[in-house]
Amino acid sequence: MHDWREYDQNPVSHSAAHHLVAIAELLVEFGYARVSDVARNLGITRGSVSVTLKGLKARGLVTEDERRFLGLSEEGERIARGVMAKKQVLMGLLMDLLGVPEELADQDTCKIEHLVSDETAERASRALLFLRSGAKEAVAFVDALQKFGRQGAPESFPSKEVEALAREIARETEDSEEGK
Amino acid sequence: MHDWREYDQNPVSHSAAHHLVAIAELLVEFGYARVSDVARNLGITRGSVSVTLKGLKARGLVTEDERRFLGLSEEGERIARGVMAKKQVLMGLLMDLLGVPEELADQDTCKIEHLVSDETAERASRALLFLRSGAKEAVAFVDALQKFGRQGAPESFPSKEVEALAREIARETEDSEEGK
DNA sequence: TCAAGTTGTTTGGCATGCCAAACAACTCTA
DNA sequence: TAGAGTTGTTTGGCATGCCAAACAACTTGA
Repeated sequence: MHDWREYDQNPVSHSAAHHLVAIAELLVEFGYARVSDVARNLGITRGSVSVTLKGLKARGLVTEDERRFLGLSEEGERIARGVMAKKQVLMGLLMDLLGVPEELADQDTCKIEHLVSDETAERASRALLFLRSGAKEAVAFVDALQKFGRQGAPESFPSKEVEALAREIARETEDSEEGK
Repeated sequence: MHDWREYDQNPVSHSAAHHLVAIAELLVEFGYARVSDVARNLGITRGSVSVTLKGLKARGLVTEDERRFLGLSEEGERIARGVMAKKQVLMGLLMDLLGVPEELADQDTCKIEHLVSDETAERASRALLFLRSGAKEAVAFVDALQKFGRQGAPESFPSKEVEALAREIARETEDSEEGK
C-alpha cells in the first residue's frame, strides 16, 4: 500500500494552486494582478499573500515587474490552467452525470481540483466529452441513470446498500492485490 | 462565490479521518487496536498518534478501555464507515467508468475520499450501482466510452480540446449565476 | 528476579498557512 | 505641499500535523 500522506506531496499545495489561479483569472479579467488584488480575490490578507508569493517567485512560478504587477511564468501558467481545467471538468461530470446541484458541485470540486492526477483528469475529460457529444449511448445512459437514481430514499450516508457495494469493491481490489 | 478555504472546514481533517479508519480496520482485522498498531498502520510515530488521538478522544470519537485498547464511538464509527465507503465508491467509479489503473485510482481516491460531500457520494454510489447492474444502457455506455476514449494521443494535461471544454463549462455556469 | 523489550506519553522542533499590527513607500487630493 | 489613503512587507502569534528523543510503566524471558 502506498503512503497515505501523499496528500501533501503534490507539485503545488492547495494554497499555492489557488494563488496561481487567482493571478491567472485576474490577468484575464482586468489585465493586471497585484498583491492586493490576489488578497481580495482569495479573501485573505495582503501579508499572507506577500509571504506565499515570495515562495512562488523563488520557485519560478510567479513573476513581478518593476511596477509590482504580478505575472505567471510558463510553468506557473501551465499549473494554473491545469487546475482550472480540472475544476471545470469535475464540475461538468458532477452536474451532468451525477446531477449534483451547482452550488454543491462547486464546493466539492473546489476541495479536490488540485488533487486529481493528470491522467485521471484526462480520462474524466474524455468521459465528459463523450457525455456531451450527443451520442445515443450517452443520452440513453444519462436517461436510464436518472430513472435508476430515483429509487430509494435519501438516507444518511452511507446507506446499507452503499456499504454492501463498498464491501464488494474492497473484496475485488483485495483479490487483485493478492496476485502480485 | 463561496469561501475557497472550506477545504479545511470539514467535520474531520484528512489526518483524523485516517486515524479513525485505521482503528476501524484494525478492529475488523485483529479484533483490537492500540496506539502502536495505529501508528504502524499509518506509518507515523506513536508520539504523533498519541497526540492526535488525545484530540479525537476529547471530541468523543475515540474510546479507550482500561487496558488501553482503542475503540470508536457511534459517531466515530459512522465517520469511519462514511470515509471508507466513499473511498470504495470512488475507486469503483474511477476504475469501472473511467478505466483508471488501480494503483493510480488508489492514490487519487486516497487524497479526496474525506473531502467529498455525503450527497455527492450518494449520487456517485447510485451511478456505480447502475453501472454494475448490468443494465443494457450501462453496458452500451461503457463500451462506447471506451471506444471514444481511444481517440487522440495522451498529450500533457490539459490538452487544447480539454481547455476548450473547460471554457465552455465555465461559460455555462457563469450564465446560470447571472440569473440570480 | 532482573535485564531487555514493548508500550504510551511528553517535550521541543520543524513546516505550512493563516492572522493582526506596525511599517515604509507610494499616490492622490485639497 | 501636507494630509489621507493605498500598497507591499515584516513581525510575532496561532493552529495543524509531523518528527526525534527522552521518559515512565508495563511485560517477558533466561
